[in-house]
Amino acid sequence: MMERPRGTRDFLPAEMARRRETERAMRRTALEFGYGEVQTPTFEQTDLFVAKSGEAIVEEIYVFEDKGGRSLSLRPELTAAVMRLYSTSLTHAPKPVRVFYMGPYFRYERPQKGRYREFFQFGAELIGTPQPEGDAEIIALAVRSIEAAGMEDLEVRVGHVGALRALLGSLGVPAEMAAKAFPLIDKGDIEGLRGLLMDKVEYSSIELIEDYVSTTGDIAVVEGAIASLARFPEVTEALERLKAALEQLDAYEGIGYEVDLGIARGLDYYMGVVFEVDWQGLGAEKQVCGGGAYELGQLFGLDNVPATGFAIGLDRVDIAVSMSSQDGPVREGALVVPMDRDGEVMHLAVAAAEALRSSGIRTELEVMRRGTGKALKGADARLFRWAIIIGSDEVAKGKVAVKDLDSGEQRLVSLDELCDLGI
RNA sequence: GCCGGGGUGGGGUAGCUUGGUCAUCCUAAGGGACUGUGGAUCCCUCGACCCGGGUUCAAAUCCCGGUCCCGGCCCCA
Repeated sequence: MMERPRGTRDFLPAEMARRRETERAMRRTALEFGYGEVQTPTFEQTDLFVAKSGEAIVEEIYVFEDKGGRSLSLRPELTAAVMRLYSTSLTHAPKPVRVFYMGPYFRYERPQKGRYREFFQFGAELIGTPQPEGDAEIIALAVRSIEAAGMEDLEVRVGHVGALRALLGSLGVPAEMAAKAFPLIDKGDIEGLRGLLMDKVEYSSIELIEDYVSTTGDIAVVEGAIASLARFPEVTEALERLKAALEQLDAYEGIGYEVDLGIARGLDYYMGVVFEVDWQGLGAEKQVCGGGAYELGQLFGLDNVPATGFAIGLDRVDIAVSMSSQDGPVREGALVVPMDRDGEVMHLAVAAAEALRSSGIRTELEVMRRGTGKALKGADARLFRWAIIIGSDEVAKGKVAVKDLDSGEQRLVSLDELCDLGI
């Protein structure tokens, strides 16, 4: 038997309905915030991703050569393509530019729960404003979108990689070593961090760094850090920016967050305020969203294009939604049951089905030529709300029999009256 | 890429340690008892040992390889 490729999934109607509902909620949220949807190719020139993330990215993505000998790759993320889109088509659009996107992405990694080789993301980018209001808006949009999908108990952590980078630089950590330190910090591996910095950095500096990256709390810890790190103006400048963004974020009702100065994010194009959203029910792959301010304009020959954005893992959101929602079965829709296959009966049945559909009622036509008993039993099991029964009697009267499967009541109505059912 | 656990009809499972009856049961699906009225009951039908080697008289069961899924690393969303 032919199996699906590793890390891919089929989505059955019930799952697809749930996923579409999530997408609909997020799309609506983004539109309400004034963001416009964009779509870019599913595959791009490999160089685009290499330019953004470095040569090592090739190990993690689906790379292939097309018949013209071009090296192409299935997109592993969308930020690079959006910046290209911006640089080619939106540089002269009114600022800021607000765009969002939704679709499939691909990574060659070991699949796990909430982690697939073909996965789906919803993301947004705010391009053109250097102000903290922008940072706050992007965080708010991310949280509002996830909440709109029905998730609760989100854990939002906000930090600033620019401040972290400046601190390491100010304490004499070489850039090369800082690059190795970032993943350790992001993971919270203090032991590993200490081992890395041991013989290159003074002990007091290591203590300072450990203390800094372990700092969590409310906005007061940012103020505290600003006060205690006054001798590093580059660091405090970045922290002032974080503080301003948080103050702005506080204006959004009900968005709780925790400051976490140890957020490093894996990718080195992040420059400013960064944030992550976790949901504990997901186990090892608990992060549902990541984002922050970045600088990618130079890849496309543009200087100083401030941008901030996020990506939400829709597969993880869907897992969370399916775990928490347990709506009871709802009767809805109609099944039209022709009693015999006489031409007039069949025609009236189709006409009834069409009338119901035109008034927005999900309507199926019984096409198995089943007996009434079986048909009604099936209609009940499949949770239809109405059965429309049509035989020669109905044809003779020019009406159809409508049975409410909830109450068991049945009455004869004309096709015109059928449309009132949906109310 | 690494470590560990798994894979039996569409879904859920018994059997596997101690190889050997037509591979168990539930459910779903199709049909019938019921030729114009549902949730019940009964009957029938359909349908599986992940793939490939090996050991053996005999493999779902033991061994090896592969593959896919799950949990944890790595990495990341």
